[in-house]
Amino acid sequence: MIRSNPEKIREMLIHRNKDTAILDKFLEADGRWRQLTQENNQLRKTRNTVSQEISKMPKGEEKDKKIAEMREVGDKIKANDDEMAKLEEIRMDCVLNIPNIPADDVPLGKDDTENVVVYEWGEKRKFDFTPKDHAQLMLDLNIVDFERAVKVAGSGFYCLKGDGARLERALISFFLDMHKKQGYTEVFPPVVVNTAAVTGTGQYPNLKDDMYWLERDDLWLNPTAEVPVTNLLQDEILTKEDLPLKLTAYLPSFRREVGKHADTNGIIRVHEFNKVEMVRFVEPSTSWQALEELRGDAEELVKALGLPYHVLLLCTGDQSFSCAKCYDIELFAPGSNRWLEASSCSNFLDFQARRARIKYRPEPHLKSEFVHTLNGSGMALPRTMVAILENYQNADGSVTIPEVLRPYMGGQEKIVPPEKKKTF
RNA sequence: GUGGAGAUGGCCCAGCCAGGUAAGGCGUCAGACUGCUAAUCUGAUGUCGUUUACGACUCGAGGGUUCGAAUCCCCCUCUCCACGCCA
Repeated sequence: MIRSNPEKIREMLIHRNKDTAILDKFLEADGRWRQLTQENNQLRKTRNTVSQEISKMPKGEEKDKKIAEMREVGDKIKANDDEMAKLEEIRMDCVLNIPNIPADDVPLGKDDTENVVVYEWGEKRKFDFTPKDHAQLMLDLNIVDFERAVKVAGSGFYCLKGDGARLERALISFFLDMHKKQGYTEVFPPVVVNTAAVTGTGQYPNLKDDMYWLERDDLWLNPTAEVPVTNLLQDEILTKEDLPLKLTAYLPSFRREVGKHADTNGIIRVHEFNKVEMVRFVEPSTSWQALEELRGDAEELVKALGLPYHVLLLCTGDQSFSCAKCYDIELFAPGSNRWLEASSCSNFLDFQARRARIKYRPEPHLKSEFVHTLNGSGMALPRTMVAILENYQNADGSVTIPEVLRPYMGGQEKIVPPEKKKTF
């Protein structure tokens, strides 16, 4: 891919504000590598044939001479192999740091100010009282505890309690049930993943500083369920009948969020949050349609919750490393008068499939091909909760529970503030 | 964690002791034949490269010995069994 169309990659790197030197470095290493591969193939051919001859030769000068010759050939092969190993290292280092190519219909742009709103839904609510922001609401409702979470884990972590914890659980169940109706199979994968997995989906190496690493065991805390779920299929060759394969998972996600200063108030940006994720493995020809479906699946959830939102098509400069095209769903939070990113739906084409070696066979006996992978959040919990609380708040300080969630909360219709201050 | 046994093509399994072209079976596909969706026979059925004909690679991963390694040596990973620990 890089080899066959280097100019396209160069163009892409420029659009993503990346240095193109990495490409030239790759091409140089790759060229030499291929040259050595050819050379070694020839040498091995010689060695294979001559070794066979040697086995049939009688003992004597002639045989000793051949053996000596082959010893030299062997040394040469080994020398080439050593050089190739070094080249391979350079090559992989380059490849792993070259991002995916944005799709043709992705708008050019340098940062998030140039994303394009492609869809809007719902009315921004008009209040006849001054709406609170979520942090204030949660404290007043006694459904969150920041200080005690800090005691246990440190800043950037929080503890839900009472109806807050129940609302969280209700949302998770609601999302998973909706995804089941949408045809996804629920999985509950490990929360801890290895380096091969984070490499397979493209978080490693470029996002490694934003992930928690367990040094002693060389494992990572799940940064997004996309990682364990997609990598479940690592190194597999699927059949055509397996596709499209649609999986969903609820899983905690962990982000170190180093160097990010905004949003220290409340639960907008935290180190650990719950998320329900959708992952699709599809035939390449269907992946663009699958992206629209995936986005629709996520939107269906927000509509059911009655939350005003809009959909952004991310521009080239704001896209993540691995994706070819990405929609963000942002929920409107009236208490703080801002949009909150609560879902990202991306098509990775074969970018992840190549790294994780996920293939399928279009027909029995045909050559296997890489699948296309996609994923989308449906949804990230904290920001969904923020939107619910701020949109559904009432003048008396209570919050109405969206109807679709009530069955998950024993029919409860409202979360009301405690009459007096309570310890817990 | 300790001891033992293992890992071979889509699946099963031989070869390893004693180094010299990875055997056989199942499944799948194609063809042949037969009066039908069966049987039988023949062929195909790992990856990569390129000049489409060949070549290279491939026996859990990586090293080593050797003219030559599935086979010998080192090291690592994973699986199974037993014991230990444990929600």
